[in-house]
Amino acid sequence: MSKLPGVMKSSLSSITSTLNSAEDCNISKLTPEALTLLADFFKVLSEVSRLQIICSLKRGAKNVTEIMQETDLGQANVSKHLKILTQAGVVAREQRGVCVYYRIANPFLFDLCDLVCKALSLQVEQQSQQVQELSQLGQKN
Amino acid sequence: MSKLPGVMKSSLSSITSTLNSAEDCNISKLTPEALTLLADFFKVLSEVSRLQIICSLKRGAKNVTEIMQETDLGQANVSKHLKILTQAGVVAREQRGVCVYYRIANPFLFDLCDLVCKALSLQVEQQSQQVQELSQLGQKN
DNA sequence: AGTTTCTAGAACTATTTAGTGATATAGTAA
DNA sequence: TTACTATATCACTAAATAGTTCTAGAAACT
Repeated sequence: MSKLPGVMKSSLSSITSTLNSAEDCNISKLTPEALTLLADFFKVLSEVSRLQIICSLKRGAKNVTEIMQETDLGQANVSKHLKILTQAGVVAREQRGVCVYYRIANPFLFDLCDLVCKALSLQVEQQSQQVQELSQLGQKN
Repeated sequence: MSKLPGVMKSSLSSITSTLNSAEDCNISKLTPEALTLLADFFKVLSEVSRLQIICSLKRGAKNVTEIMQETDLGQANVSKHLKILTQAGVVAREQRGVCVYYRIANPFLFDLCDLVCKALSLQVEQQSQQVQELSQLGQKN
């Protein structure tokens, strides 16, 4: 998992130069450590519980208790996932009195998920068409 | 992991309707099973070895042996990862004689990775700026 | 036929991690 | 102070999985 201390430790400049900010961000030119950063980011989004939390935060900041109620996850579990999301820079933490409110740190996340959703739905549609064609073939023979 | 049989089994129509193809692909409206599809997709991309394989395929189709040589992964390991990537629809399989060639099934993948890379590099840059500011504060006191 | 090469799969180990219950800590109110 | 609420963390279990070794099968060549 992408722990911030680890990121800081391993010489930020070398990473920024290979994960090169704006243009020329070609994945085939990435160093192994940049690939690890990329994999860690995807890993953060690869759990249903964390996606549920992200969804529940889409409509605004929430504290842990509210997230628990909306997602039906246990308290310790929610706290653990929120820690992972925070360390990854996906959500931001803000303490207000006893409560701790979390919010999406970067709206880019939603664009990303929407993009992937569209690609996946296209893929599923194509598969279902192929299944239909196969079943029609089966009826002919 | 997104096994194709599982996808087919669980009533494609209900998934396509919630993972709704084109517009209105709002993540906060996704059903649990659609969230699972999304999480499974990210999980496929969350391993460095698989990203390495994807990178090595960017410059064209390759067989298993070539991928092994380019990635320094073991043969059984490469085959296993390729199976996962194939089942997820990320790569396509084509047999030519004894060799089996794999290629990226959907170039959308590269756009996706580039997008995430840019976001990550921005994030890392911001972190490094904050670190600099903190260290300057430390020198003043 | 036998031999070699290429790929896939089975069985296994070691590591990671999601979830849970108990506990710790901090703010708030009586 | 005491009690209560909200969050974080620790310790643990169970499940998933990356990597490895060995084996099986299929194509090509002698």
